Amino acid sequence: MIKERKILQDYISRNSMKYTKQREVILEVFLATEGHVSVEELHQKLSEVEPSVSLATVYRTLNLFCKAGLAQKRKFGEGQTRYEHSVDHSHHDHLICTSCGKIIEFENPMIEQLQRQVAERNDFLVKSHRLEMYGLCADCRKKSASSS
Amino acid sequence: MIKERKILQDYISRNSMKYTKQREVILEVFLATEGHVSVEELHQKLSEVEPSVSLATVYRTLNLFCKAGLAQKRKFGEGQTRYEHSVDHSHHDHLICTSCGKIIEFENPMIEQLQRQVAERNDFLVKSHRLEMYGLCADCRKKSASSS
DNA sequence: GTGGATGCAAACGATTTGCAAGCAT
DNA sequence: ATGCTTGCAAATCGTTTGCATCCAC
Repeated sequence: MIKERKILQDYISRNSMKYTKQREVILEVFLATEGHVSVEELHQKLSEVEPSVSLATVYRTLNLFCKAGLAQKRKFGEGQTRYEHSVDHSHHDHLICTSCGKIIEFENPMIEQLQRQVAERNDFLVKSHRLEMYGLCADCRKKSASSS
Repeated sequence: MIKERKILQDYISRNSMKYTKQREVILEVFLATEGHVSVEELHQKLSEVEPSVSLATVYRTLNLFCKAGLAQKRKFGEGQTRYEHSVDHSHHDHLICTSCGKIIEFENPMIEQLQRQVAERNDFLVKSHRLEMYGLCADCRKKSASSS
């Protein structure tokens, strides 16, 4: 918990920015949130703690977190951008349930290996990649099976 | 070339829609376009042939093409949606050059196989998936190497 | 002639930005 | 005090939609 605050404070002073109340509270709420939050959702949760924080500030602050290495932007299928923690969070890909919205993370070194191979064959230098599978999670499969 | 028109006409009559001049010309330009077009780009090209076609109609028509099975929507990293041909075009994934915007397609059955395995392990039913690698293509690698 | 299609402009949702006021340093 | 930050509202971008008109059937 303290580690992330340190990272943020470091980044902030390194860039002659200011450590404000808003940044503090947004960081807290962000860290307390599991998984992949949208700006809207975070602003929602935030409003229970500190209702005066504006949406614009949440946008600005999440972008700051990305630059500081605390968060990572992810754009899934449709709609809004989501942010996930990036401290102590190694690379992974996602299974996304199109019914309930659940996001399952996974890692697969074999796939990564094959990706590198494909890139090499195309004389392509990979900087980042994304692998997402969309479909139904176990729970939703059960539900749709029982309703039929 | 004729095949796609047939598919469109079929879809249109099956759904008691109308085969208009606009749909005809948009289809032609779309088919004559390689790779992954954005609506804006298509509208641009279109304006050289038939300047009166509105952006809104291009949007509406590309969505129609998707429903008819002629095109497929793809949302890459940022910005706008792109559309690719889907007739005689089997499943594939993409390498996207972040410098010049080039998009290279590839297929890799081994990766698909491993993906299926991951899904299974998570008791997840995959409906669709996407794999994209972002980086520098061969040409842009050369350029950046020579400029340094 | 009738209902679907079009062009236009307005509406949209997500995100960004300009600006005057506010607060951390 | 200085200047980075904030909240607000307006602006932006890509896309969709309402509506009067138009055209394929």
